[in-house]
This record gives sequence, C-alpha cells and structure tokens, in this order.
Amino acid sequence: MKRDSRLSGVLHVLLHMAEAGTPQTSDALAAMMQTNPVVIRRILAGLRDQGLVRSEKGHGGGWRLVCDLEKTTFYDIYMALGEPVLLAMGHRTDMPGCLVEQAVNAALGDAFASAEQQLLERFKGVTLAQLSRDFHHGMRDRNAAADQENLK
Amino acid sequence: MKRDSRLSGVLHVLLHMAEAGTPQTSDALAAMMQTNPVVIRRILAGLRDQGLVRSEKGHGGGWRLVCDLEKTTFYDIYMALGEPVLLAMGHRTDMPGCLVEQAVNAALGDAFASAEQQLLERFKGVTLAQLSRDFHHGMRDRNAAADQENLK
DNA sequence: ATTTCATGTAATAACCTAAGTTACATGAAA
DNA sequence: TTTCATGTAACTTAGGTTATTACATGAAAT
Repeated sequence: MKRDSRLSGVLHVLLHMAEAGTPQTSDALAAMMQTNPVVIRRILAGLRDQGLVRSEKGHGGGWRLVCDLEKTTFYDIYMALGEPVLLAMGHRTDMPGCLVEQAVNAALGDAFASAEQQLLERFKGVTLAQLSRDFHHGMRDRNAAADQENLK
Repeated sequence: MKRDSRLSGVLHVLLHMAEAGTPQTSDALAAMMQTNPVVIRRILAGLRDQGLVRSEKGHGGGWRLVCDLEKTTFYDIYMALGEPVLLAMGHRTDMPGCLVEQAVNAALGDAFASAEQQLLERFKGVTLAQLSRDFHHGMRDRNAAADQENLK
C-alpha cells in the first residue's frame, strides 16, 4: 500500500519557510517538493485555517510561517492536515452481529488504537523548533566536514 | 487513505475453519467474506506456504487449519500475509542529501519505527487460541441472554 | 488605469494500486 | 470419465489520490 507523505512533505516546506524569512510562492515550494503548486495550496490551506501560516497575494506575496516554532508540535501540523489516517490496516465492520467479527475486532482494535495513541503522543512531543535545531546541527556537522576537506 | 483489511479478514476465515472441522471451500469462505474465491486462494496461498493451513483438491476438498492454535500468533499470520505495511504514513526519500529531509526523516522515522515495533509486539502476544476463546465467550453470553428471553 | 504576480477553488484528467473476474490447467474423488 | 476443487496467469474494473487546467480574486508595481 502506498504511504501518505504529506506530513513529511509539509514539515519540509515549513522548515524551508522558517529558514527563508521572506514569503515563498506556491510555485517555489512546489518545485522543491516536486509537485504541483495547486497541491501545495490545498495542503497549506489547512495550516492557514489553523493559524500556522499566512498567505498573501500579488507581488512579494506567498506563504510564511506565523506560528511560534517552540510551541508548535508535529501534532498541531497533523491536526491541521485533517487528521489523516495513521494506520494502514483496519478491521472489517460488515457484519456487526457476527461474533467472530466481534472477537477479531476486539483483539485488533485494541492493538491499533494503542499504536495510534502512541504515535500521537510522540507527535505532541516534537516541536518545529527542535526540528529546526536538528537541521542546523546537521548543517554545522556538514560544514565542519567540508572544512576538514579544504584543509588537506 | 483506504485501510487494508486482509489481516482482519483472514483471522475471520481462520476462526471459521477452526470451528468447522471439515475442509472449507474457497467458494464458501469467499461467500462469508463477501469476496471472490480467487482472492481467498491468493491470500491463503501465503498461509499454506508457511504451513498454517493446508488445501486439498477434488471432492471433499478445501481448506483446513493445520497449525497449533495455542502457538500461532497474529504475528505469524501477519508474516504469512507478506508483512503488509502497517503505517499509512511514510517519509519522503527523494532528496537523500538534503539536510531538511534528513532532519524530518530522523524525527518521523523514529516515531514510525517505534509504533510499528509496538504493534508487532502486540501481534506476537495474541494467539489464535485466545481469539477462539473470546469468540466462545461471546457465544456463551449471547446464548445466556437468549435463554433469559425464552424464560419470559 | 492597467499590467503583472500570486493565491483560491472548482472541475477534470491522469495515474496507480488493490480487488475482482475470467479462463484454463491440475489433480483428487465419486 | 465426470464432477469438484484448487493453482495461477492474464486481464478488467473500481476507487481514490494526485496532477492539471481554467478562471476568479485581489494586491502591488508601472
């Protein structure tokens, strides 16, 4: 089954917006994500409605972050995306009266529910600021490695 | 995103086979799952290869369970299905050199991996025998309720 | 004012995958 | 030798997501 990469994609885009400072057009973001500008607008529309980003029309327009990086978590982004399904598996509900189905659903449902719960809790624990710091650490390390190269 | 219900479906079928005792035809199982016999064969083929069920051709043929219910877990069934993806979300791997992507993937990848791990552990903890017992308890309760009705 | 640039959104097309179906081969039992 | 059942390849259908097109709205530059 194909996986939904919107969360991953939107985090990428948000981090880029945070770095840029100036508003980014849908075209620019779409090029970065190798997708269509309209897709970007559709996705960011949800974040805008939640007050995480803002969009401006006309010259110098585009998208920019307006949320507090320290306070905004992956969970907030996830919710703004419309709570997309987390688990690829589900259970049948065709025959609600069937005792076999009831037993199966009870067993699987518990497992699925707690996995979902765990994921959401983790999402709540990661902020955009942390993500940004991770990125800068990666950049520092890479630059350090490059400097080493140049000294040779 | 649409959820994969093969695990749920196959558990349903297995429990039915356990109850029946006699071999069940693909047609019968397909009717039960409201699907096509060929789909049933495709799915059960994987379980047969793992030695969980056996199939017989000709008159009186069909599918029957040949595994130890006490020892066979949801995990075994899951593996026999070909380890279908558990999580509906994934992370992009388009730009392996991109530090933004690396940071995003590190954060999401951890969360996803541990949720997957948790689910698999739970699967390992549930046997077909337990599922069967749950089913019988449900049946006993239902019969008790029906008896109460009849006494009135 | 008018042109340019950018988003907003509806409608449609293209695409991809999982499921369903058909067709026929294999083999066992009646 | 007929019937029943699985085994499997090939093909079709269904569905849902993503991409694209088209046009409206509105802001800024000229």
